[in-house]
Amino acid sequence: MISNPSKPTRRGRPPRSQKQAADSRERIINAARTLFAEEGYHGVSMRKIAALADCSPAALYKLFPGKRQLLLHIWGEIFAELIAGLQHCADSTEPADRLEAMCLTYLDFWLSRPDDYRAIFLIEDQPQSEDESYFVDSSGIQEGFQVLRQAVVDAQALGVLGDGDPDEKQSVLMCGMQGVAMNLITIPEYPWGDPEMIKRATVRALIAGL
Amino acid sequence: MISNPSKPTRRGRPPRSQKQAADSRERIINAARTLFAEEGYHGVSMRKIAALADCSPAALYKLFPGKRQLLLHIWGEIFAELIAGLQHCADSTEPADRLEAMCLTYLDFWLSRPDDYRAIFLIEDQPQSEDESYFVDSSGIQEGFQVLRQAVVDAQALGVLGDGDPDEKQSVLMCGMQGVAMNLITIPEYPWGDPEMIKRATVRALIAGL
DNA sequence: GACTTTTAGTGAACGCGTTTACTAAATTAT
DNA sequence: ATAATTTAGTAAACGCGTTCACTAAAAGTC
Repeated sequence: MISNPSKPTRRGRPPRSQKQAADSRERIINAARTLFAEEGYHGVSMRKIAALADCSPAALYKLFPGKRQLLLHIWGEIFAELIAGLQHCADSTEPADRLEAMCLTYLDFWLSRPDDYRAIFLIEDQPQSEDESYFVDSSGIQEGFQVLRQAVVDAQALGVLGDGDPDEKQSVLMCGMQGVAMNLITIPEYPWGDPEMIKRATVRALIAGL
Repeated sequence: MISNPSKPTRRGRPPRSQKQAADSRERIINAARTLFAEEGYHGVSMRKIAALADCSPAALYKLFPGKRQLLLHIWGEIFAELIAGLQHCADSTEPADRLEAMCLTYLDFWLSRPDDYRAIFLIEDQPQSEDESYFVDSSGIQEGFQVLRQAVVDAQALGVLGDGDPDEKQSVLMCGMQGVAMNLITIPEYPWGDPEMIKRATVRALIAGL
């Protein structure tokens, strides 16, 4: 028995249209954005978002699987800023210095926004329901980092970087930078030394050693 | 008016002796350790610890300023294991390979214990009262990492590492390794590539570039 | 003994993220 | 109309970390 797909007669109350659902999602995300901007990460709570969006806390869970998945949309905007900064850097530097400049730009971005860094990286993105995807899968981050990959390829062509898989070199670079940002931001009490020094020394060592 | 220091007559109920307080602390830490071992980080709650230590949740806050400061004692033991592993590595490798071997040992340690890594690094250590010190200040971690610093100095003497401030080079190494551990453990869904590759490539690049 | 001061420890509460049981609404089938 | 079915949305609850107001206990002072 094959039902007619043009009018799948279903019993029961119909679900809200995709547009309606998207509107609700956006209203909630806007509420969250306001709170996030006004009171920082710890000022955002599901109850406050619900109050600002004029619904019950439980209603949020009809549209988002949890607080983190809700806030991911805000963090997506932050990543977009980062990518834009990298793109600008790629467009305004000499090829020979480009990769190093982009790495320093990347680090300066997070070091100048430690609260955003903490909010994004210090809480894990674990999709609890199997139909929800990871942030990195759904946010276009990987596509955005193409600009960094291109800088790696260009650096290889110029002999700044050794030969080998550019993806591998990009991963190593991103790990190294993640470590600098992480240590300087979340363990500032450890005697790492001058942040400017550790930043430059790490980037230079990675580029020289790759 | 100078009071007699040998018998400073103080009104009011005397505080518990240091030994008594230490005993209570240990009883509580043992309860926490049991829960941590049996149910993992998320299985530990102040209420459960209190129930197992046979006191009220609020009583815990008389001896520890918070959950994190309570659990730091358990994490101190984990760090001791790490330091012991590094020491063993330093004692059993050829000087020329020692630094690289120790870095890989460091990384393997955390990569084989992702839950411990998350518990320790993904929650920030912010002393909320000014008389409480940071974990890194009070746990002997910095002293423990002397073994890594010595390996850096030895590597410099052997020409494996360039000249320059060994503390600076140690910081860069630790940042790089932190980034690898962080990315592989907390963002496993990103296409970093083979963990073994990224581990070795990062350590080699850092040592070659320093 | 009565009073004051200091500490130990508790019970109740706050706000949190999240889940559950439920009611109301909107549709088709009879 | 009535019943059945499906969805939207909520009120109440759970366990969490933490705080606060309070009581009980133990000491010195009068």
